[in-house]
Amino acid sequence: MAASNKQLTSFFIEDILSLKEGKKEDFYKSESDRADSTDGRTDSEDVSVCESPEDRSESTADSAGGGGGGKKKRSRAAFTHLQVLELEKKFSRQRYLSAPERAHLASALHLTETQVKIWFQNRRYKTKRRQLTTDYQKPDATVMAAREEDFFRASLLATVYKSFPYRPYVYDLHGLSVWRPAL
DNA sequence: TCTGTCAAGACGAATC
DNA sequence: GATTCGTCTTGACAGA
Repeated sequence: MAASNKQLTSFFIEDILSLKEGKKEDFYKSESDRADSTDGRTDSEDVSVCESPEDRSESTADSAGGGGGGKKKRSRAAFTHLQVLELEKKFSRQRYLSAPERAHLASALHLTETQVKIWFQNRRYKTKRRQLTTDYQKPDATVMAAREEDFFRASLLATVYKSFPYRPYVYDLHGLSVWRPAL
């Protein structure tokens, strides 16, 4: 990765998810100025061009793979804000992607399907970890009760989930905190 | 230098 | 056997 090419600005997921249309256009505008990519579209399903992280991590990857022998140096792609934005938007509605959805998203974002898959995997784990740590940080009665209820719900969900093993895309978040079948 | 973040690697489990 | 999952670890990177 060519670190010198990275021009990062701080942002929060909440900011991304609560972007108003106007703000969003500004965001895309600045993003496109930077990455020379998008044209201010707003439909989240119509994901379009993004700068490929490979472009930015290529130097590292090249130096890694190109070298003679030895242990291959791992490259770490840094996704653009726009790519993260689209991934987060998708994740906020769907925690799991079907293969066609993943392929579509990957091509739209100029990422590999593996990268999209791994991103969702890491994202789910990250969410779970943060949930666990926040739960442990405030172990009061309500939280304990909530935990019991969560456990009960999880048991129910597990039962249902076993009916659809490895077909997670049948579940849709619908913008709620409750999982329900999308079919 | 230390620490946190995050993409990717590794591993085992489950399914078809 | 291929694929995807969850979980944990590793390695690169940035900021304090």
